[in-house]
Amino acid sequence: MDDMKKAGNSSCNDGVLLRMGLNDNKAGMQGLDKEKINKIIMEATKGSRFYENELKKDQQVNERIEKMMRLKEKITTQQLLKAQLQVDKLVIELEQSRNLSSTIVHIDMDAFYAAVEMRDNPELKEKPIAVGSMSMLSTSNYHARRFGVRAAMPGFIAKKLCPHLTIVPLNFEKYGKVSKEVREILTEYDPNFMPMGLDEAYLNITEHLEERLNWPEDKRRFFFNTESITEKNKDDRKTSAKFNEDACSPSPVLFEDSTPLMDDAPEQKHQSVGNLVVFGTSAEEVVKEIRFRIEQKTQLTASAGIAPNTMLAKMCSDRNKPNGQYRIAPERQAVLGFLKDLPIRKVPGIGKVTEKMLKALGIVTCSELYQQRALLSLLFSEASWHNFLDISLGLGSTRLDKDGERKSMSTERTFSEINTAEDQYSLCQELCRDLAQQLQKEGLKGKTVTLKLKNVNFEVKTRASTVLSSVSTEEEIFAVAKDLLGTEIDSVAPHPLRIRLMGVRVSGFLSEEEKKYQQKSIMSFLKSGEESSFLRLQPGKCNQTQKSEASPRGSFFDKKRAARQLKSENLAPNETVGKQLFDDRKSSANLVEKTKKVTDFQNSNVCKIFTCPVCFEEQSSNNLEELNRHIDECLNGTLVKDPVKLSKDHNARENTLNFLPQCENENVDECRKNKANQLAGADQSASTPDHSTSNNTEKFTQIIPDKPHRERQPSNLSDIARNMCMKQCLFPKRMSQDHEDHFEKTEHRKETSSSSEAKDDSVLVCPVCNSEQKTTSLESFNRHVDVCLNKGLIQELTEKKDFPAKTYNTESSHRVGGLSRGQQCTNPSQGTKRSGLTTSQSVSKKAKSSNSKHTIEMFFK
DNA sequence: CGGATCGAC
DNA sequence: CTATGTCGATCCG
Repeated sequence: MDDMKKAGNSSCNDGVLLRMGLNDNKAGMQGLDKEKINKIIMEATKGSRFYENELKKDQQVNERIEKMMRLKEKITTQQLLKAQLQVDKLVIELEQSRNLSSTIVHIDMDAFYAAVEMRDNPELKEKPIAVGSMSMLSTSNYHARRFGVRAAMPGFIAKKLCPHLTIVPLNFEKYGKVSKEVREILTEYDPNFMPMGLDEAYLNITEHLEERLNWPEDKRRFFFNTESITEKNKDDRKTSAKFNEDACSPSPVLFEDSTPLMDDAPEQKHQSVGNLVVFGTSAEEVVKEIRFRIEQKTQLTASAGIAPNTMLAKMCSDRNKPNGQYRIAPERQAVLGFLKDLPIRKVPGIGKVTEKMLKALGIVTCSELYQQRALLSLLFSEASWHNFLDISLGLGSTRLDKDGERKSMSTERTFSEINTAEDQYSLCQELCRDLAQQLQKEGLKGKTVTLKLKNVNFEVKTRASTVLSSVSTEEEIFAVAKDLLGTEIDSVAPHPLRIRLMGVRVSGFLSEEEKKYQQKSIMSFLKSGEESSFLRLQPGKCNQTQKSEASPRGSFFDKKRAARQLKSENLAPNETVGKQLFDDRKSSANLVEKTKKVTDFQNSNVCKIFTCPVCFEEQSSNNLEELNRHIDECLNGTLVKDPVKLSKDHNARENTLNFLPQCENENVDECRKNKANQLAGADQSASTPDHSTSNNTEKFTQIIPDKPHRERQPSNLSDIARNMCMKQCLFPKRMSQDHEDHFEKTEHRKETSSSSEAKDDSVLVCPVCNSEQKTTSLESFNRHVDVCLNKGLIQELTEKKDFPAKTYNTESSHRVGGLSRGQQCTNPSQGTKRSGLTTSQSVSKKAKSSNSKHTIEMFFK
């Protein structure tokens, strides 16, 4: 987010102060020099539990480095030469794939939160301020930075560095609004721009540049917005005038040392007359125009980078901040020139640890990174050194791929020590409640629950458990989380578990395809079964979950207080599961056992007796899987009466589940392998011969960030596989091979040629209604089949008229247009990084996961 | 799959 | 007193 994060660290050798960071102090300004800053930080830090843990982590990194160095010693010149050949082969390929045709822009608001706060409160303007709290700062203004006050620094230490520091609490709502205003501008230049948090964004202005050439001048003409300056801050706001006068001087209020950058090639230069500006048609002019408009609209300044790919653009925006911009021309030499002396730490994705490891190898700059490419290929994992190679060649993503579906959702909280099991369970439940709420907002259900704990010594642990049927409600999540927590409590018994943070995460979501076919109708059908004849719940027991949902919503700490008062009293019957625990505090194992029973009991009430909507036979079981299996079989047409037998009969199912489009009847694993190899492509095979040499040396892990610059495999195999898998699950017996082939083709066409809608209408027979369906796409056919299934089957049977409408969420979840995307992103931490896997790996991985999905569980989730 | 780690904002 | 929260990715066992 901020430009201050990486500044100044790289020259430091060792120690935890690395992360505290330093400033580049300007002579004469009030502020502190590096030494003083480090001294103050050290005094405030040393001896603390936090510091001890930092030392420990540092030691671990050192051990990693030592291990790496030992490996390095063993490498023979022979091996190195061989590696050099292999790597350089790849370099040639990469060089040929270099794509300089895109114009990517990275926009970065300057000291965003602090700037907003200063804008809205003029009293702060002359002062050093930081935004955050006494325990953690999010950002600081440039004035405060002179004192060493930086993002990610606790406020109390910042106060020691700068006693006059004003700490302003975070106000995300406000930042979100401002961010939206900025996005409204950005979307005009690239409707598919990619926001990264609230204060950054990437734009691909390639198209805009082309169109702009034909634009009349008045479309590039803007007015200085003098009217919006209120009486109150008129004196402070000289930016407009400044802008007019010397064409982009920094806003004096915020930055005294910023770099004016509105001076470029004269023929491109914008002209300004009176309160009018006209911007040119070059990339630089476009970006100036963007920055101008941002400042006019929000009174905030932004920095920007222009380059042929995202990695370079990001580094460019860092170059002249605050309130500046920089461009790398789309030429190989310009790129390499930029990188030559650039410290690797400036590269997005190279963090503190990687920097230190590389430094141990004598690598500090990007050109050194290139020089050592052979060595790196022997010391690091393939993904890592590929990434290093990309960096040192200046290769990066030339397009802004839409962020994929969310992979996980979590919530965590830091607090002062909590050490009683009672409080810990209660807190855990509260986290589960919060998480469940958010999950339901997005309609997500996941299979894996992860509990995160940080003890008072700042040691972090995570414990995960994945369950068969996906979870989304508070009760479901808590049922898993409390077991994990119980195990941890027991593991330190008889000592109390002393924690300062707890978090709960749900991951392993159903994919888009799975969700589409998850047959919500049957789900809601089951749920509303309380009023339906198909699902008879045992009398009087079915409201348990609702009751616990209706339990008090106060925060954990409120509840804790209340709970103490109630301690001697009997627990009210509508207490939550978590609270029932606290009756009995003999041992945590006991507690867990008890909750387990309660929840199991609840669960067991959900479907005691169930009439199958397909065969109308009553099924009595409290095992969802068995019921699923039964329904599945019914739909298959192979009606088997005895569900117990069915459960043994896995083989047939396995085959259908592992179905891959191209596989036909081959052995599935074999097929998968072939697929993977087929997709592996040249660079894979290029590196394989060397395996013998690199294999005996243990590779070091490394971080692979956002570098999917090699173009992705256009066809999305996994989606096809998943889709086929779904179809197989629903209609395995009636689906003819012809249909499968057709699906494959149509799906491929969809995937490979997104633009051309070449449609040879084909006729498919709906397996439900048996009518012929003319289809232009797989999707429309699927839709028909589903409608058929729901209408024809379920609706009729249940006499409920309103199911199908609910079932078909036709909303395509792929809307990405600027603002809608922006709104999704109000959360400052939308995922940003892409897979660092090579294409082949990523495809085969996805294919694998799509194969392992289990049956008609979907019906219930 | 689970756990630890890294990195970004 | 007082060292965040949320997410994605990788790697290893």
